[in-house]
Amino acid sequence: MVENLLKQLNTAQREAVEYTDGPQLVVAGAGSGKTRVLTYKIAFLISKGISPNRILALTFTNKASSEMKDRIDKLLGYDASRNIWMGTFHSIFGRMLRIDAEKLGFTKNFTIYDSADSLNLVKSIIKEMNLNDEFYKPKSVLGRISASKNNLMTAEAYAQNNDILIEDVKENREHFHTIYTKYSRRCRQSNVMDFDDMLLYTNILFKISPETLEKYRNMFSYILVDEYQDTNFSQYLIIKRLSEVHRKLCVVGDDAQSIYSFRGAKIQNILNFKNDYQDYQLFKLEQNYRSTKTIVNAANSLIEKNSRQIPKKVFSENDEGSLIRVEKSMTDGLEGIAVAGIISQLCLAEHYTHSDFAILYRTNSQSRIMEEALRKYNIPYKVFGGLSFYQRKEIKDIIAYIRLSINHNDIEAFRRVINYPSRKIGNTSVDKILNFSANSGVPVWDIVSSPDNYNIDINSGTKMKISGFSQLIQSFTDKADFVDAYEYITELVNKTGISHELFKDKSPEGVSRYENIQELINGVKDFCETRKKEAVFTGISVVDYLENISILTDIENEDEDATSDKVSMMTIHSAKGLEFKNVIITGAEENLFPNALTAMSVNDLEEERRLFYVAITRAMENLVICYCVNRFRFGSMTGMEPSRFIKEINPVYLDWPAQMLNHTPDFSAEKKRYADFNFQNPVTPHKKPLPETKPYSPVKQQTPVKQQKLVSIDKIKSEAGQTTSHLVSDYTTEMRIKHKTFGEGKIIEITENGDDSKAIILFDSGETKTLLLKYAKLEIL
DNA sequence: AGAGAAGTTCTTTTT
DNA sequence: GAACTTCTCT
Repeated sequence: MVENLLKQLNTAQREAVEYTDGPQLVVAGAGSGKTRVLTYKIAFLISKGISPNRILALTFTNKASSEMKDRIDKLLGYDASRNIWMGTFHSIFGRMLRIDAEKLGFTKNFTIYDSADSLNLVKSIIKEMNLNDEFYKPKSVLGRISASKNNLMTAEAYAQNNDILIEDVKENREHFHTIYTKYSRRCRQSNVMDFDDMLLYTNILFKISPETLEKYRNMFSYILVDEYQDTNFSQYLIIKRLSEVHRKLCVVGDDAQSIYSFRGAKIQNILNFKNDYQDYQLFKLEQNYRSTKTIVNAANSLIEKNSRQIPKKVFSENDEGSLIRVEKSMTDGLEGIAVAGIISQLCLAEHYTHSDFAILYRTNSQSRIMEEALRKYNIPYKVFGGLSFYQRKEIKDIIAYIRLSINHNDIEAFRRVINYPSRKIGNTSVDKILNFSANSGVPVWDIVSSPDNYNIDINSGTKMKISGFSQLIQSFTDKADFVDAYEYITELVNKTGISHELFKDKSPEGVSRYENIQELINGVKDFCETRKKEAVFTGISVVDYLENISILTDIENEDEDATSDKVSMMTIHSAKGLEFKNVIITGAEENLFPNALTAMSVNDLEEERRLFYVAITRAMENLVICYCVNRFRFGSMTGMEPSRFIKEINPVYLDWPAQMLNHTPDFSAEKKRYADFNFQNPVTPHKKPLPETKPYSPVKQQTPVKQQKLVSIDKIKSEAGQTTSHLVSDYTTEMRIKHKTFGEGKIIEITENGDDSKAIILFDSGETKTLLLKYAKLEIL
């Protein structure tokens, strides 16, 4: 068994797997079999008799850990992975924190704030402190709180550190420590942790409860860490403490692929490994098995431009492969079409399937225009990450209901759902409650459940509605332990009125929201069924469910992915660790990639370069780098320059007809075929230029005419059969109308949505307005 | 007081 | 073009 495992590895990999005597650092170049070493090593340990539940394996993403588990089970021939402590830092230590929550002053049912919740909390603190948001931008304040936590600087420690306080005064943020303190206190009062807290409190737990630390450090006889270059100080210290007894620690990473310093990741952790573990063994994996020689060499020629690196020479013994194609497009719309063309072409000429392709980009917002192009070409695709499933409004709403029913003090959840669906409890009332709570110390839930007991200036009708809401939530709370998650969520969706609210919205977005809810419910059903089947009964209540998903970022739909043949689309950050036969990097332009915000500092720029390196090294066979001359940003076309990173790649590896500077790829045939396709491109023949006559309207801005679903005129006409005056259905496109304030104009478009139908009207003043027909009181001329 | 329309501002990456 | 704020109508 053991020999069989080892036979499948090359010498360097095999040595790294076999060494089990002490701390080891595996520096693994891109594509050199890093994951392979980790999975084989775990399988190797288990087959040598180490019990799976004594192995701790930390990964960077949930996806990575579930993939690794699958591979381990396949290697060993049984489901050994179930008992390994394997997962992300957040999921593993979240589990530990729940067990010992009381030691930290939390209760076991604490809930977790995602980034949006954290940001809202910061915003409301800044607002109630009446601070100038010039100096206190919520995002950067939150970033500073996060950085402090990741460096184990608690709010108390921060407020006591004179050097820092003096610096804060100089930097015009003297109130930061107060915000931080309030933030921490609010989280604690709300029985809530944010992402950074999960790591911070793990460290605190180990410090204040030595017996807990003892328990775990004795328990884990082997610890493995993937993507070590992306760990922050907080994570680093957790690992250090846990590995101190057995000293069997294997960390794997690649300094050239460190791309998370914005999250506090310290490349020094990998560079300084030798200082912390002086008896460590270094293993280098330098042979890239993934990519062609061209791709590996091109990537090397780029990363050479960075200064700090662990010396290593990544090489490939694969074929030379074809040159890296650099594709220039005149606009981002045409870039999408070019990408679609390249994919179709390669599929046809070289018999690739769609799942052999990945489209990578720097920012999530770039996905939209790509999606439009692929849809037009009927190329199936799947967008990873982005506005992930759990970040969608309708899903967050339901999760917020669950959170609030489990943890009545979860304020951000409370704010989210108190008036959704509308209960006629507006912001004014909510603010009064929250302020009263903040000033009096009375928990928000006490006020909400019996508002009459407190002297708050809210009228009695509203107070009734508020206590009605509290009873609704309480009824779910009472149920949580007695029904399974599926029954719970079904009832929740119905009783809260969410189901009804979304069902009556028949717009495409509304329908998709309704479908998302259904998908969530199906997910809960799966969750219950899977858990029921598991040998060790693991709990199927909604509490178990919430625990399971609160740190997930996306729903895993494996059956679908396995059978369907789709192009993958994702940011480069989420592509880390993955590989594709063909990779298309889009938007390789200055100020986008490298990002405008990073062009200032050398460190940030080096990180962008590593990011580009990661992007290149995802490709196995073909790599295409795309850039645009013009891109639609801030609502207008902006001129762009090719990324410096393209120029930094040794040109012998590039197929870049840069001399044909004005060459536009010939997609005229496609353009004709898709003439109705709006890709926001000024060269598109059909798009009408906005009226030239009044380009600058000093009072009101022109709203660009949006491409919305047109309602067929026939349909409107047939519905207008019974002619009562001023019915919504009386209006048709092209109709001349008069509005009491805007004057005369012409209806350009009608979006039909029952009573909420809207019309886009071009007024004779040149202004375009979107008006709700039922209120617009238009006079038909 | 609440709801929704209109106007304004800012735009990175993720557990 | 989203997310926030201000304005306006009911």
